Amino acid sequence: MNFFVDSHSGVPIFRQLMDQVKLHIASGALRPGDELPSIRSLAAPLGVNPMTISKAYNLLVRENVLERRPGLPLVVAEMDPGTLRRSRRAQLREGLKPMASLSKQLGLGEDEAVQLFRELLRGEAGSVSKNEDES
Amino acid sequence: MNFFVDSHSGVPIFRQLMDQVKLHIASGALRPGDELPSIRSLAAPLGVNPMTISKAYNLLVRENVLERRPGLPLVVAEMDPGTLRRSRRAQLREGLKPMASLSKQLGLGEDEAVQLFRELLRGEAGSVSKNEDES
DNA sequence: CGGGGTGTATTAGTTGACATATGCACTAAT
DNA sequence: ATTAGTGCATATGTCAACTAATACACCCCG
Repeated sequence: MNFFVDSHSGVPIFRQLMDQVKLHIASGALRPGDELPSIRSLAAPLGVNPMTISKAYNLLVRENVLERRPGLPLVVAEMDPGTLRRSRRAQLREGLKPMASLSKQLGLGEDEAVQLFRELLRGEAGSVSKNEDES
Repeated sequence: MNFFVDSHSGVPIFRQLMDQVKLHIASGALRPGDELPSIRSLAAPLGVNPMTISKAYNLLVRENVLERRPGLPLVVAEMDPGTLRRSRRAQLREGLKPMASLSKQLGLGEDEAVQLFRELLRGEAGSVSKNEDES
């Protein structure tokens, strides 16, 4: 149940936190009904403002990942596995959509694009190292 | 050889222009050696500042898409098809990389993710309508 | 050489995202 | 009722990205 934050990573703190909460849920470290660390107890050791934690939590509530109960700690929302899975797929789809149009625009064949994606999914170590352009 | 710009799309103007130039090259409307519309002749009808056009052109020069000749119009750079193709692939790769890590984080299987991507590449965009969350 | 064409370096202004500071409403236990 | 624990609404500060305005260096043509 550890949380980390890197202020110099370029990724907004609130987003780092959102991702980590989601990961802890995905990994089973946080299960539906579990209470989350309180905003202040999390903010103090991380050295960030409580409102930043609150923002992250709040966005997760909007995504139906967390549930709010006034005056009480936030808890992981109940989700049946089907809904959860569908939600995950939808999220990935949204991110993949612009890549699909880009691929078409670039004139790359479907198989080539898919093959590229599959490589990346396999732990994209270092098969390609000839990138000289594309800042 | 038409260019247009939408100031309210959220996408920076200079990026919209970069994409359109790349598309015109990909589609064959612009071929290596062709001169591009002058910055001012493009800026006037679009109603944007010439410097914005210049910024877009300049970034394309850094990507080796255009070539600069002081005092003269910019031209489409010469590129052998192999280099062009590699560049396109690299560009797609960069966009696909975060999607691959996302997919892993979400616990989706490789085949499932690939299948999803393939569907998107096939055009069919709107068959799923059960997206309740994910802002 | 002078005029009108190219692109560009430098500078400044505007906007929005991000993080913060303060104070409040709520709940539970004493 | 008091106290200490939740999370949250509002306003403020900060900083980087984007766009724009100005002035300049260069090239061609007459």
